[in-house]
Amino acid sequence: MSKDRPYSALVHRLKTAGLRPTRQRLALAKLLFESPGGDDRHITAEQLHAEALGESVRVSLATVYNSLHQFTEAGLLREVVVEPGRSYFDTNVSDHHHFYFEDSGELQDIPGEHVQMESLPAAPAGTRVARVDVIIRLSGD
Amino acid sequence: MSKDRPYSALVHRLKTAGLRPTRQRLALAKLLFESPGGDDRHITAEQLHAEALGESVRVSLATVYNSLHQFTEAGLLREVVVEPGRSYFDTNVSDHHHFYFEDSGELQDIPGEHVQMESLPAAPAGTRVARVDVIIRLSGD
DNA sequence: TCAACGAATTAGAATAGTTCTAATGTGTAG
DNA sequence: CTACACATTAGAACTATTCTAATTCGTTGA
Repeated sequence: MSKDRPYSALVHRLKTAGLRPTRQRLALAKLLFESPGGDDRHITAEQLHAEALGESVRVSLATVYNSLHQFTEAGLLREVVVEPGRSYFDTNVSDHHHFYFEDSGELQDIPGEHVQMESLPAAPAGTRVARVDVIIRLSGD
Repeated sequence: MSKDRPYSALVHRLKTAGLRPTRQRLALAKLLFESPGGDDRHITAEQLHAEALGESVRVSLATVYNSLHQFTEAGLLREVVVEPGRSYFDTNVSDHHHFYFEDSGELQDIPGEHVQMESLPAAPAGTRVARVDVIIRLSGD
């Protein structure tokens, strides 16, 4: 407890997650969580990388991947796979599901109350449910 | 209507789907639908290719991909994406969902009655629901 | 039966997304 | 301030998939 003055919420968030708040991780976290709509973003690694470069944040693609995975492991993000070779990271980690627009490739949260499982089958012996993914795939009318 | 004698169910199935029953497509369809457990197989393109080669069926990987996609479009198969770079083709096209064993990478059908949506949200204007995917991800106890 | 045409197959190159490697740089505990 | 573990990097490598252009095959009609 010494120089904790410019101790932003992001720094705290990273430290709490056991991640050193490096320049790159802070910049990426800022883009992810402090953009408008930051509690409901769906972004790919490439998109985030492009966004960072656009903001003149020097960061390699490898670091973007590393950080996204670390954030995901730490529970700060959630990964949603919609197609082979297209996986999104969602800043909303609460219990909710997704609309996937097959035509545009966009992903959208469904407010949590709207979809509920009527009865989850029991997990087979020796396993536990890590997550339940529900994706409602939409195509043009 | 001339020489329709050795007109196997598979040939019929392909023709009905608008696909010419070529040697390769027939061989792949046979592996997919007439193996033990053929109404509940989960297989990747690479696996099917290997299986075909193992049975001395000469077929290229490109054709395996083509056929799998054509079968899927025709409603004979269903594609299930579980991880970036891992997508399965399911011979069970009825309405049902999946267990995914994260440790082994295996996919397993959940009997249809066991999971039901309590209330599906309405599809946004101008779209229709193409499919609802539910994947229950399991990890070691 | 066979010619001819469109459709299917092929090997291999190309692409996309992601991970790896080994060298360099950085945050932090003491 | 130093030292060391951890993080970052460019670029190569890897995996899954798609594309390309040449070849082969299935079907239709005479």
